Order: sequence, then structure tokens, then C-alpha cells
Amino acid sequence: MTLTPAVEKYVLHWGEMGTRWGTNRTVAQIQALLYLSPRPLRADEIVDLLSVARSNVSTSIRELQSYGLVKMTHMLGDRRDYFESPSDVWELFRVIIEQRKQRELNPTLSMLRVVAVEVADEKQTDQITKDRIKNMLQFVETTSDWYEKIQAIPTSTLQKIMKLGAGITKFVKKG
Amino acid sequence: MTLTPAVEKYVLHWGEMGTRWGTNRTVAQIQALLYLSPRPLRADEIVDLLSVARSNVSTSIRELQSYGLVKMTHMLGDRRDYFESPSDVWELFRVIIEQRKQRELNPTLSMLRVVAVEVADEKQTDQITKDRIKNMLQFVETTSDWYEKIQAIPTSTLQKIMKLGAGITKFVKKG
DNA sequence: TCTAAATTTCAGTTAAGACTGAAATGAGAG
DNA sequence: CTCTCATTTCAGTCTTAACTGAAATTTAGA
Repeated sequence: MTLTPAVEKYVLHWGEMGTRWGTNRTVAQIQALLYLSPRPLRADEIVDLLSVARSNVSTSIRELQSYGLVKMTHMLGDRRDYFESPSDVWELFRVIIEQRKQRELNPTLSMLRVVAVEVADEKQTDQITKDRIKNMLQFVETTSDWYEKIQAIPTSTLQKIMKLGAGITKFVKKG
Repeated sequence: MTLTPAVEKYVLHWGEMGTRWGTNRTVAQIQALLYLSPRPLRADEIVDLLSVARSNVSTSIRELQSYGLVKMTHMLGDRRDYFESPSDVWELFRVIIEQRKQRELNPTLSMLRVVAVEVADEKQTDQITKDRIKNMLQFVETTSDWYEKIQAIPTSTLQKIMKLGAGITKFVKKG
């Protein structure tokens, strides 16, 4: 069992990108493979197709499951685990947004809240510095709220908004 | 010359996050330092404040300049370079969006376009797989367009849109 | 309960890339 | 032109995290 050239190219590229998306190569490759696969795959099939260690597949799938990007299924009379990915790109998008928020925004938000309080008492710190910390805090708070609200929007509406793009500006007052 | 505790905490955190944001620790620390600094800093000052090698500061600043996140200035009668960061968080946001698109979206878009063509000729590839590649291509194209349009929106309008959050849904037809 | 297949854990290895420091290069003052 | 201060380059070292493979654990059927 091997991948076709086009599918292999997709999977390899996804793996490369994985490192830029905050995960590792194997995790991203498995996600790509399951997304493209017309049927659920077993761990040993993934081992064959990607040429990675069985243990690597195990931990990678665990990571994907924790994100909600992989779910486990079974076949009648077969005790081995089968894995599949959501096939709707918008569902994938939503998961990625959520992960981004958790990994990139939440810790920074906590830090900024603490630092904004602490810096207020520092007499030797320039007012400009204090203002910039406050501005950054407000910005990250706004972005965080926005992420949360976007999460809640149903796919069909989200599609329309994306299509709209800069067109949304016409609903907002200038200035 | 040393950092105050609050500023140090900010800078160290930013450095940690840098790795999750697709850059390295030193680059992110320097960006944080320059953002918080009430005046432009010299490379040797950055070396002292962050305790990193002079050469590391040099290459990191080059990277930040290439993103447009740092600009060079000079003082009268002083031949050394001084560096400063934009102080407007929305300007920083815009740069980050652009970088994200270039690093995360553009290469994938190229790959998907190639793969979508190649897979069409593969008789042994399941139709489901072909459809999923096409769906992903469309999704990334939509996202890429959206990024470009967002870039062009002026800060004040962008602020209002973010504040609106999920409120934008009311301008879009249900279904 | 026992056995064999399947999965997970974990210690050690490997790989990728960030960082240092010495040497080379560049740039302004005299 | 030359000297000195400033910056950059680059080869080697160090750090971090991914990955492997053997051992341990879990699971389901007999």
C-alpha cells in the first residue's frame, strides 16, 4: 500500500507546514493523510504509508484527538482502532482557531494582565512604556473576544462573511 | 542599565511566545524591548539588556527589519545605529497578518494548485480524495483573499469591525 | 484466568536550528 | 590613506524537541 504521487506531495507539504503551524511533522502528516483518506485508517496502515515508528503514530494521534481533529472508530469483529478526520474544512478551521487562541493568546493575556498591574507601581518606568503595555493588553483582549465570537458562528454564515471580505467595511461608519 | 521587573517579565514572555509565533526567542525579545522602549535603542544596549551575543542582535534586527517591524534611526554626531519599533499595535497586527499569509498560506496555496491538477489524472485515486483536495484549495484561496482584503482596511475601521465581533452576522442572510 | 495481539510508555538517539565568538568587512574621522 | 569603531559573516557549539525501538501495559477473545 503506497500513496499516489499527488497525495504524497500533499502529505509531505502538510508535514513541512506543520512545524510553522505549531505542531510537528508527523502530527501534521497524519492529519493530512486522514483528511484525504476515503476511509478510516489503522495505526499500522499509517506506519506503512508514512514510514514512521508505531510509537510516533500513537502519540501523534493522541495529540490530534486532544484537538478534536481525529476521532476513533471500529469495525465489526476487529479490535484494532481506526481513525478518521473531519472532512469539512470549516470544521478544521474552527478547531485551528481554537488551538491558536489557547496556545498563542491565552498565556499572553494572563501575562499582560499581571504585568499591567505590576508596572503601575514602578516609579522608574516611563509613562510611555506603561501606556504601551496597556495598549497591548487592550488589543489582545479585543482579539481574544473576537476569536471566541467567531468560534460560535455557524459554518454557512462564516463562509458568507469570508466571501464578503473587505466588503464588511460598508457596514461600519468611517472615521 | 537593567530592565524593571515588569518589563523583564514582558520581554521574557514575548521571547517564549516567539517560538510559537514562527520566529525565535531573540527576535521576539528584541521586538518586545523596542516596542516598550520610550526611545530608540542601540545594538550594544540590546546586548546588555538581553544578555545575548552582538552577532545575534545583528541578525535578529535584520529579520525584524525585513518584516517592517523595526526601523533604523540615527542621532546627531553618533555613527551608531539606533532602532525603534512601531508603537501602534494595529500596525504590528497588520505586519503579523502579512507575515502569516506569506509563510503559512502562500506556499500551501501553490502546492494545492499543483496537486489539484496532478490528482485529476490519477485513475487509482478515490473521488472522495479528489473532492477533498479541491475543497481545501477553495478554502485556502478564500482565506488568502480575505487576508489581503483585511490588510487594506484602515486601522480605525478594523477596530470597529473587531469590536463588532459576531455582531457582523446580522448583516448576512441566514441559511 | 491465560494468551496473544494491540497499544502506550519511556530512555536514548538523532535532527534542526538558535546562539556564540572570532575573524572579516564596512564606514566615518582625522 | 589609514586608523578605529561599528557591524556582519560564518564555522562550530549548544539546546530543544522530535523520533525510534524495546519493554511494559492494556485489552479482548478463548
